[in-house]
Amino acid sequence: MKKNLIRKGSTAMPQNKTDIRKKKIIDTATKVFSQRGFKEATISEIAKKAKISEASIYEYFLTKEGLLFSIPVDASQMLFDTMTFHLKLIRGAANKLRAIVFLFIDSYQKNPDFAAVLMLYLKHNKNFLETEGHVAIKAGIKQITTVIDQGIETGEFKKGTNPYLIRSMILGTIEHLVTNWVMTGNPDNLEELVDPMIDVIIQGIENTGNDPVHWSLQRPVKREESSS
Amino acid sequence: MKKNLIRKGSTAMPQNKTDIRKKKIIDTATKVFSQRGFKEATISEIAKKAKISEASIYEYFLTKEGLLFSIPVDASQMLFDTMTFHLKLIRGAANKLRAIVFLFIDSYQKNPDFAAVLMLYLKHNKNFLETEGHVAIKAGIKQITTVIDQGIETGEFKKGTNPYLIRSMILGTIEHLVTNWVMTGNPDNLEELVDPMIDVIIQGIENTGNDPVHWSLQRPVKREESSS
Amino acid sequence: MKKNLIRKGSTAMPQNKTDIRKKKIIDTATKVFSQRGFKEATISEIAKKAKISEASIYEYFLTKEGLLFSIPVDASQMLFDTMTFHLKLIRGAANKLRAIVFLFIDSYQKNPDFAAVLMLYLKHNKNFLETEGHVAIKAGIKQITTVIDQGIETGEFKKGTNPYLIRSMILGTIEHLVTNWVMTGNPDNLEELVDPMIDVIIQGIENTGNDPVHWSLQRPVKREESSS
Amino acid sequence: MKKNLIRKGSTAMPQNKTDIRKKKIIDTATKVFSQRGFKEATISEIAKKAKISEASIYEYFLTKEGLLFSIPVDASQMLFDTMTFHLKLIRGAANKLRAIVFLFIDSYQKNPDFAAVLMLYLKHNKNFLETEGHVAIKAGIKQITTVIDQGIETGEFKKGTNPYLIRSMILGTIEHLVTNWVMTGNPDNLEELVDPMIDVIIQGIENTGNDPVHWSLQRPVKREESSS
DNA sequence: AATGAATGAGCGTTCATTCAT
DNA sequence: CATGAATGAACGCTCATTCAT
Repeated sequence: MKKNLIRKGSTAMPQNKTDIRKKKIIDTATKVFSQRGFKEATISEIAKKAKISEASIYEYFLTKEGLLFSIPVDASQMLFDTMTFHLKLIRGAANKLRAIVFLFIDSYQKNPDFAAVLMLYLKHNKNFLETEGHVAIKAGIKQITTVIDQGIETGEFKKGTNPYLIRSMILGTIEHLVTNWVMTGNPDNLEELVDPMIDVIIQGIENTGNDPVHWSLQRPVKREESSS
Repeated sequence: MKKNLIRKGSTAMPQNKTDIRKKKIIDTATKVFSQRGFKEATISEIAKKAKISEASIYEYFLTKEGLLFSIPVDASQMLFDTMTFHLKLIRGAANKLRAIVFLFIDSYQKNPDFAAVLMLYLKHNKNFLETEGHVAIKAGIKQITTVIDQGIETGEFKKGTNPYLIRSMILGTIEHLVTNWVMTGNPDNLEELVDPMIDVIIQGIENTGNDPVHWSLQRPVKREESSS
Repeated sequence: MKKNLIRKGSTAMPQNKTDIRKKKIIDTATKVFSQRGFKEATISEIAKKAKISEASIYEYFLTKEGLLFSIPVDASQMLFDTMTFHLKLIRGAANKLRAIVFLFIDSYQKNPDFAAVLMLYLKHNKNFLETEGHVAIKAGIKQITTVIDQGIETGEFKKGTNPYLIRSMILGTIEHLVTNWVMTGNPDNLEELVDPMIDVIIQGIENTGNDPVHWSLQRPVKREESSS
Repeated sequence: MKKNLIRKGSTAMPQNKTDIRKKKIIDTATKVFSQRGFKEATISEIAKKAKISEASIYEYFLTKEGLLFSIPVDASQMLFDTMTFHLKLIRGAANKLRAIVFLFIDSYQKNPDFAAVLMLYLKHNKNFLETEGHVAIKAGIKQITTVIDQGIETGEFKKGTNPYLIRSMILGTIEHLVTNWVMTGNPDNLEELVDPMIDVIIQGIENTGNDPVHWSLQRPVKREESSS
């Protein structure tokens, strides 16, 4: 359905002149999109700042949106690789989740412009769903689900845990925090929130052996006590 | 600082012809923005569908973006009022949180176009931060913090609970779920997820009287240091 | 198949401001296209010379090509009407053909820019075939065929006369002469050629009662005398 | 004045690698120009289809228009040679004219792409007038005038015959028929029309010895004056 | 001789917005 | 109050052409 919007090879480890130019375009575009917004940014401005002609940008990317969509491709791939590597060294689903969240947050915090582009212009763009960049991102996200599934299987997490919900809570929280962070000019240290956040999640899903939900509306008897 | 991008009075309960026309514009715009995207949508299209001249739209709203920003004003006010009303009837911070989340989700689920506009075009727009609509939304969000603070005060929630983090987790999860929901064409029933989600959060912050971090195998003691 | 490329009504007898503006655009475009060529001409230039904004041109015409295609609409209609009127007054197919050719040539000679646009940019444009302007032109051309058919029917022209061929000869000659005329800067008086041209055609198709073709290769006997 | 837009030698009988490549470019360009139109066709497309780099095309032709103008050079030369050869074998101006028309039509019918390029993109291009290709074409056309002149001189054609008009009629008819033929996708057999067409012309100009204008009712005597 | 890579120069088209009525 | 008409201001994209190798 969707044509490939990127023209030439990867920029992960740019070796030749072509890849170096391509990377320069992507890096410049990331900055410009982040600072001025995707629609407000112009190819002309990116070209000027990258010291490359506008026409050359169209040599590498078929459209302005194609350029936008190519931004996360390599970054996400690298994050995925890093994640895969680290997860091998960690035991326990809980600790793995913590590592994943930390790596996500750390990656965004180290690349605020990339984080801004991802949170503000990619995550809410329907066209992005069909692109290579999104596939790369999905691979990273998939790791969360996998770890949760493993946690349930090993009995570390409760049997009734809904992996989709937990993944959504983790991703949603990250997205919310990072979005706030990029929209308000990056004042906070996001990494401080990783542990408390994971703590909450884990306590909510860890297998304690006894019925954890003694306060819910559905079990009115026990509820009355704990409710104020 | 807070620019006034709306020209004439409220549309909550349109009485006169002006308010009716204004409401028609907002409703049409909500639909059009939701279906076609903010930038892709044109004033001309909205005018045509609302059977009102383009020039008239500019009688009511100063700019296209002003029209966008006016969309959540009344809806958010109404949600806030409903919330306030319901919260009076509920005891216990946990139950109040559950009610808040339910009301948010319910409101979005009943107005998919509004939800789409909010999640896709307002929540990530820096200019929106300074508007009346955002104030209305913040009022609703403030309720979450208030309830969490109350929960901590009454001892229902753990003392060390970070209200900002918990609020971010709640909002982030809602935003993530609703965004997915609007981007994939509203297939799921979101309300089913309210209880499990709140359950996880509450278990993570409820005051049980004992050390909450009994699940970490790798750093049973060192935890306190590494978490910052 | 083809969308209507013209936006607003006729310019034949411009009454209101809109029609006057539209006519001004068409007249200016005719001049500019004629002098600079269709592809070389720019909307900007037409707008400047017509003292109308570029955007306004797009109010009246959907595309640059649509503007081109709208040039012959009214002119051809008027020519058709004139032709119809005159033909009523003339007896004899031969004389009618002469009148038609004269009116064509006269119309082109009086509007060299229009003639140039028609001959150089419309007659050879495949997209033009599906437009309103082409329909108007075809109506004029149809008259030729009709008159020839009548001539054959009344016995004024030979029975075996191929109307399509004769029409092609008439049109082809006109087109060739007018094209040369516009390409070389309109030096000649084309009307002088109308009579000789029609004379040749008529002599070739008039019904003389005896076999006219005594010289052709196919009848070698008689041929030898007249050849060389 | 006559700019040389071609860089290297003839392609009539390509011997060396250079000429073979050049011919391949011209043949491909003819096809592409014919199918997509001159302006719509791109050098890139021609290069791709000819399996030759764009830069190489510019080794052989100075500009895109120069490439277009070089298309008829060899073809017209060959047609001229063929024509010259055949005319030597034919007696009689009428038969020579027939042969010329037949050779023109036959040549176009056998090379529809070339015919299309000639009729649609060369014949109406003012810049083409100054080129080598046009000179070659003019040589062929000159033959028509020469034959007509000879016919008048030998008394085969009427004394008052206007050679320019007759040539225009012949060329115009051919152009009109071929243009229609290429624009409508080459459905007809054009050769069938050669004889009838020449018959009409010849009858219109052949010397019969008596007053030719016995058919005109309106101006039975005045004819001689009004004809140029 | 041949080409991959780079670009200068341009243009059609879109729309939010204004204004006269 | 309502609107039809007009436009200013941009911008993405294309491609013929050049140049270094």
